[in-house]
Amino acid sequence: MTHILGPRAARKLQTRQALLDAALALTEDQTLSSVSLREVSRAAGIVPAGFYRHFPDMESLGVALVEQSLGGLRTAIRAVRSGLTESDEIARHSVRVLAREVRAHREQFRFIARERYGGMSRVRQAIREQLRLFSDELAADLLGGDAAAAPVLGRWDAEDVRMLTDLMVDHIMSTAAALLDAPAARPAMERQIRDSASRQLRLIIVGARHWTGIKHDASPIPTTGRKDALTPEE
Amino acid sequence: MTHILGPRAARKLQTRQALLDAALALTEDQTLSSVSLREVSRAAGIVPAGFYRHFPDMESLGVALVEQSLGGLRTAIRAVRSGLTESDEIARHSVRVLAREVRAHREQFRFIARERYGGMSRVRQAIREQLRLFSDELAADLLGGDAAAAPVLGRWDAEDVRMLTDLMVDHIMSTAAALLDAPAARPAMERQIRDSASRQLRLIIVGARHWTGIKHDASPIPTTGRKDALTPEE
DNA sequence: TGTACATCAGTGAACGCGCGTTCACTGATGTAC
DNA sequence: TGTACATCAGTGAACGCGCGTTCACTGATGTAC
Repeated sequence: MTHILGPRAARKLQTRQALLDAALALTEDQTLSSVSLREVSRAAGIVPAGFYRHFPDMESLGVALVEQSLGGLRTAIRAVRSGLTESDEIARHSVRVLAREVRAHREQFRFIARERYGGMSRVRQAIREQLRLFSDELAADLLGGDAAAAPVLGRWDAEDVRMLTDLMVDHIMSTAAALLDAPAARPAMERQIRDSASRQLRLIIVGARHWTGIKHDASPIPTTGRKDALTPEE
Repeated sequence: MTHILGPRAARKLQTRQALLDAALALTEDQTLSSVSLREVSRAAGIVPAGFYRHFPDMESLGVALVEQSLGGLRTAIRAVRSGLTESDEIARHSVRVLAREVRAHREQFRFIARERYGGMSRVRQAIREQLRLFSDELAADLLGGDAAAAPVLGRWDAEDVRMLTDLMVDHIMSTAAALLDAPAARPAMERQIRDSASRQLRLIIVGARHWTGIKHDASPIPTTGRKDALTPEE
């Protein structure tokens, strides 16, 4: 079934990849939508008209780039995720792994952070879909046989599990964005971001440990009458 | 001290505001950096050269727009924040208020969500500063005399308080962005986003109620040796 | 294997267009006396 | 109050430039026989 590519097809793929790489590099400090088709073609070493042999427009290239980038980050995020079950210092460890992965895939994380809310609509949609897949994978992992979390989460609503994994994925992306914004020249700032992110993740885990689900009554739950926010229950 | 403006200065301010309004409207479905100086000027009813009487370039207009937009959202977010102490159904109520505010200030929320990670660097920086101010205000509120949360948070690290309020501000912005992406034609989707956001905020609050701080030892904390993530402690 | 034709990735030139910026200007408003 | 001059928000024309897209093309690779 594996059809070996002829020289022509192989070179075409190479050029396509050059276009994707060029686009990723050019979005270092601007949105994809403000990178021109001509810039990308130039950087990839072809003439502007040649671009159309690969993509009908820049937005389509963007969608392809999302899929390739987030595909590549699958491993990165899986690494972070595995941290969730490996250690007692879960949060700190996970954030450490995330920081390492962000350093190793800087351009991809930057691209996704940039385009997630700021990009063209099909690009945003592609990112949303991919992140939903991550959230699903994370849920499957936490519920799966291996994970020590399974006994707890196993008793949860499907919707509660999803909201937890969504929150974690969001937290991963926010933390990545914050790490990317820290100037390389200021390691102290990076340490502080990591410290804060660790605490936040730890708080989320504490919240999950003590989660009790939500009543779905239409009417308000009868209360003790105390109007307090964070007051402990004891 | 309040100097009444002459007709000239008043009209200048009016034009400046027209430029800001035009920019906000034009970023409905594109980044500010892909809106042209000529488009904004046209929409504001002046000739392109006139733009320079107000701003040296589009990036500076962006910074001004951040300040004005997030200034306006101060009230919106304060409303959300006050929800945190008013009700026993804290989370649900806060998210309801947020959804209302997002509907009332759609353009501003959209602009901030777009530019927060995707915008020009000075614009991103301006947003970061403003959100830090929000986080400070929220911390002051939670610690302040009125808030029922004060007795709990009063015993926290300054850094723990900051990480909590940062997490809440992040959650507000993520939720706002999600609400903005839900098509107006699909109220069911909006309800689902609100439901999920409520659960997440509730989880954060549960986490805060059970928060115990973090040891700052350089060496790893001795553990029971159990390799579990979300397993309850009992 | 050799030949004749088809395919198609990349070329190079051309197009009309909107862009940011400059400049000298106009005329209403502001200021000094 | 009236006059003479200064200020300056907005004008209108002009500039050179990079843009996206089109088109007929070339020549290496692929395919059928």
